[in-house]
Amino acid sequence: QDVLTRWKRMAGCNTLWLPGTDHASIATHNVIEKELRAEGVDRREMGREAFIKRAWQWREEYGGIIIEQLRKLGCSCDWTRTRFTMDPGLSRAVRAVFKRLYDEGLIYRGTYLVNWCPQDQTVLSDEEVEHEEVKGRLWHIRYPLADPRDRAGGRNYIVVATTRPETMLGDTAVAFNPLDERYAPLRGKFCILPLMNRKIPFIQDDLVDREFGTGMVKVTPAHDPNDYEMGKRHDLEFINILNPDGSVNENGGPYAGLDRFEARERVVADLEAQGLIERIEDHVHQVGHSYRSGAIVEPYISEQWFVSMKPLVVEAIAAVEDGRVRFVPKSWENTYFHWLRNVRDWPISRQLWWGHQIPVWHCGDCGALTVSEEETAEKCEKCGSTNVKQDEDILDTWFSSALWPFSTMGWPDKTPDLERYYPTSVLVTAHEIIFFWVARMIVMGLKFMGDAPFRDIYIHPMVFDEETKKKMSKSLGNIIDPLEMIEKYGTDAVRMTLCATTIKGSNLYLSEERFAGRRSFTNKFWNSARFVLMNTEDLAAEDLRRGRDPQALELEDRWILSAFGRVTRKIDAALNEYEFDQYIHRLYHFVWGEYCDWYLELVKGRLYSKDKPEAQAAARSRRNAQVVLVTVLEGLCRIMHPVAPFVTEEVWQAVRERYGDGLGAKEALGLGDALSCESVMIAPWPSADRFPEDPEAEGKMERLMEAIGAVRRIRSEMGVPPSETVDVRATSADRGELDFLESQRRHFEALARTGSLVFEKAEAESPEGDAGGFASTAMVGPVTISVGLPASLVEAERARLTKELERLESLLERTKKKLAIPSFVEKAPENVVNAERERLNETESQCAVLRERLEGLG
RNA sequence: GGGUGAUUAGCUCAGUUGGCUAGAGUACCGGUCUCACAUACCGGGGGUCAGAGGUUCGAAUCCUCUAUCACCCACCA
Repeated sequence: QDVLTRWKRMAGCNTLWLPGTDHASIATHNVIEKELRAEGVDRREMGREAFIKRAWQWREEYGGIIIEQLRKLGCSCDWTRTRFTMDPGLSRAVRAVFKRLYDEGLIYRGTYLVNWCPQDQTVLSDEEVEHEEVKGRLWHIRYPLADPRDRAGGRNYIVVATTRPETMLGDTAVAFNPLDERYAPLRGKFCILPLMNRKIPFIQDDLVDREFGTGMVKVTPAHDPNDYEMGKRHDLEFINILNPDGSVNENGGPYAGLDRFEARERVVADLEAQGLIERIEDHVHQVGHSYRSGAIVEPYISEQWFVSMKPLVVEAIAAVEDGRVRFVPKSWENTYFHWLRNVRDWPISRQLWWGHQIPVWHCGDCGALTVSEEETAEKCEKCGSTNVKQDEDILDTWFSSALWPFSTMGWPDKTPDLERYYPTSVLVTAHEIIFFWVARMIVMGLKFMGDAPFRDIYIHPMVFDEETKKKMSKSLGNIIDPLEMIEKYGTDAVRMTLCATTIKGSNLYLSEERFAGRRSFTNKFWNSARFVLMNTEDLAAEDLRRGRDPQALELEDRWILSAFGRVTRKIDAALNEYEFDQYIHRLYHFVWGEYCDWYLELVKGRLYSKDKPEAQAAARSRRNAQVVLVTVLEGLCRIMHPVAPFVTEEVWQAVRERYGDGLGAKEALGLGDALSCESVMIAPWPSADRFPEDPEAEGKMERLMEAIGAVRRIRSEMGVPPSETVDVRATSADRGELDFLESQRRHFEALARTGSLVFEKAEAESPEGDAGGFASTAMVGPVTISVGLPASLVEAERARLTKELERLESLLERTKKKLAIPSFVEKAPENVVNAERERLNETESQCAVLRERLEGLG
């Protein structure tokens, strides 16, 4: 989020990153209750008002932590706009939305089978229930037939299987499939519910799978979703056997008062004593748990408030289908579609205290409901009675979160902020809340603003957590605390690490070494800046303003300017597509691999020549290098800034201090307009157009680097110590190429540590080295590089050449084979075939040269 | 039970529409305190692209199957 915000701000956009938090109703409730338990206080004794007061205190103390963490990360939010879902303005938006939906009939109240958390004693939406695989049991229980003369499979009992035996206390039927001929004789008959000694009917329902177990299912309409459906269809009695806290109620007969799990054990024990347990199997199945308390959720009948979702999601589906809203990566839209297309009504009431109390007042006189946008309703809308009482329940936290994009901007008032910042450009979030938050924000945005709240949804990957790690067979990195990493490696390093591993659509496995790597990078950049500043002390602002002298630009100057333009373009493209890893990798490679490793090394010669600037040309060349150094350093500060705001600001301020005042706003390099800004964070994003591609310079540099690399490789492989110089002879039939390399003589001397350096036109190579020695050779394009070495190393050279020859011969073999296939030559595109032919020729001649060299060694 | 994504170097991952000898960082090995940086510099080794088939002149890339892993969804008692 911060990379995007900083990047777009520099690019001239009016950016707003609005920070804030929600009130996390259930999670907070759990924390407070835990505290209260430790103090031996019951929240019901304490009362609603005192509890809420306590929750506010907790919120004052801890609610800001996440904001502090954002600040630590250097996030450039507009802190003055920090919002909380229970702020007065946002609460007003909640009531307004509730009332409008209620008036349209899209919010209703009803009694249904819902997910119930016995620990928090509240309803939960389907999304708030997490299904986890648990190893349980499947108990097979005998239910005697009511009429002793009845028979099923020759016995006067049937067998039902269940994973929750205690629910049998609420059984009001036993079901089998109407097509199941085995049980045809039982149609219209009854059985006796053991323990309760209740006579319950057999019913027939398609829902029953004949293949599963005995094909007989116990039906507990009040405590199972399927059974609930069957209960409705067959007009069965709904017997609720549980109290809100999960203990068995008075309908549970002798088991009343027992906790549900205790009851389970007792029921099983009693059945066993009566010989009614046929068998017990191990059974692995999915069990719903509360995503906040972790408690096992019970299907439970209760009266709740619901949002009718079907009519609301139509537009939300269309918005993504027609591209008004775009998921990045696109694949997440499947998750979104699947949920919306199968969405069920949303239970929005919660039997808790911390949150938005439902804005409905019940009339004590006429029973009518009054829904109010105001904080309180004084009297009944229908009869005018002042004997009204607000609904006890509160709203699901996600109800207010769904309004965030407009409730934070002053809605329902028509504010300038709404006008300016709605809809937003991008939402950055995790996939786990696509249902909870993303989809519902789109639904509400479309409904109340007539427009989706954001154009792009960037779904970032998630760091693997402890739980997941435990489940993995092999260890995949450690759990990392970002604040600890900030302490150890610096904020910029942490930011870069996170971005570099932010690969689309996958999870993050972090290890501490990765942070260390980015710290090194930050350090590298810092040191390169020190180098530049140290070596440009005598560069006057006046010189910088005059800019670089195109006539005196050296190859490396042209190359690094072109490369800077290239990396800027690549970074623009990457950020446009939310490819944060690409952003970091491009930066890294440019800064370390090109700017530091090559450019800084290449200009040292010119910089250090300041004591002898006798020639005017040399002075000019030196000043050019300095101008380019400052130009690129300053530009780097800008393109690195979104991810590394701290080190870039520090460096940039140093540059500004030196040159800021001396430069005019229209300075030719584009530096002036930037340096007139107070901070790099508001400096303009560099325009790549100012750094046009220079293919000639890039091509030449590539060849130069290869040639220098060839000498270095020979040195290293032949064990020449870095302190010693080597004599080098470059030969080629290509006069132009030789001239080019010769023009770069000083670079060979500095970077390859060469002694005598000869460039010589030659058709054939001259194998002799210096007197008493020999030459080790390498080929770089049309040029042969020969490094003079003492005779003692001749065996090492032979081994080196033999190995190289083997490699080339195998390549030659493969190329020949390929070209020998007629269909390849016929069908492959011409350029591909030509490339192969060229390679064949080149490899062949290289092999020939190598063989000659080997023979030359004797 | 359905769906999605993955499987490439010891580790973490790149690899656009099939086409040079499959890359990076890190780890590893060898050599260096060379005046920005040892959090560094120079050089190097390391991969049957999960497996098997297929399409193609040509496959890490496209298709099928298999194996393993992860995640999401689902009312099988």
